[in-house]
Amino acid sequence: MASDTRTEILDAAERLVQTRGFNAFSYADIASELDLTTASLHYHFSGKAELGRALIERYTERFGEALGAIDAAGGEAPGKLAAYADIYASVLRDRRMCLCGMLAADYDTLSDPMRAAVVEFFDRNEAWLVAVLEQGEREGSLRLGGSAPEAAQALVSGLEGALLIARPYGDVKRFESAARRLVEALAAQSTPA
Amino acid sequence: MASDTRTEILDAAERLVQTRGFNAFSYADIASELDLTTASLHYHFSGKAELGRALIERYTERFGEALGAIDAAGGEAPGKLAAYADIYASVLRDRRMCLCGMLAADYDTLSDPMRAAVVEFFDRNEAWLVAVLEQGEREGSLRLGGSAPEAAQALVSGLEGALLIARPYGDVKRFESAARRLVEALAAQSTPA
DNA sequence: GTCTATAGGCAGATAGAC
DNA sequence: GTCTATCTGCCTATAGAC
Repeated sequence: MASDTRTEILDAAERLVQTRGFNAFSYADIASELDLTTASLHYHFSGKAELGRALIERYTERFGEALGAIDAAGGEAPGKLAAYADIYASVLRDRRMCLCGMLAADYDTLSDPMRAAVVEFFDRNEAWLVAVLEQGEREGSLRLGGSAPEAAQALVSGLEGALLIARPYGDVKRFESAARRLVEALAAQSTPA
Repeated sequence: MASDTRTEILDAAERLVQTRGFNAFSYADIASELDLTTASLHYHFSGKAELGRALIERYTERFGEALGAIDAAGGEAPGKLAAYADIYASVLRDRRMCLCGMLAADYDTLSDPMRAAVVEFFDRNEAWLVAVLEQGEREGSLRLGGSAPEAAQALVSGLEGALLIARPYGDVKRFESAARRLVEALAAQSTPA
């Protein structure tokens, strides 16, 4: 069972990475926030790279649970895509960037385990989207311009970029507008009833 | 007249920011690369924030020149959009992220002058794109799903995101595929002759 | 599990000689 | 313009007491 402190460290580190980037926060930032010492942090995580790896692992797991919840709710593909985009919007409402989008920017400076975990996050996102897009084609609710994997890649790219650019403008509506546009353009809804 | 050393400093710093991010390079990195001391760098730029501001200023200027060259070459809107996307592709071929896309990730940690310069970069990009998209509608070469400003925002977001995600995969084709897809979806070409 | 204390290095920056 | 020398502060990390 993970200690409560471990979870609190992950929570604080996660927020710091999502707002400032991996190279712009320190153990001291987390320690002061939790009223601990940096030495105590090393008891829970051997180093910053290991903390970062654990961060991605937890984030990917939670993201997967959110995707599973969308699947469990059922419904047609267009609704699932809207729910997917809203996961991103909820991150921005918290004034954050996607953890792995931020780490994609920091990619050149990351340890090998962190790099592999970042790529795996995107792979899983795209795999889930491919399934939804193929569902949409089967049920006739979506028209794709090309292959489902290509559309999935463009969707993830577009949504991550919309998050990235919306943050300097501090404007959630800007994201929502771009996201709606991207989803509708890349996976056009067949005119519903 | 700017000294040659000043230009060399900007070149080295630019590459470092585009590959590692603003908080993951140091004056020492630049100094060792140019066989200078960090003290000498302070003669040319008062501090890291001022160096960063100068970096964005030059980058925005150069980007503007590239956009002017596209306009000067003339042609219809679809060709201009393809040329625009190829500017991004050329950045990635150099294994870099867009300077301002990277700084958008670092945004929370930037000085006010740097923040303002980053936003201005995106504003100028979008203004140029709006003009191209409106040209396309006028000449009948493009069909937009909605307003030109919204499409322009989605295009910039999409291309920046495609750069961001392509870098971890080290795959230029991945960017090119997503970029083509984004451009075609957000600004559909009216079936040409 | 958390602490004190500290190591060893690197950060950005400055004074003043040349 | 570039240097040497140096400052102050922060960084990650470790040893060892409690």
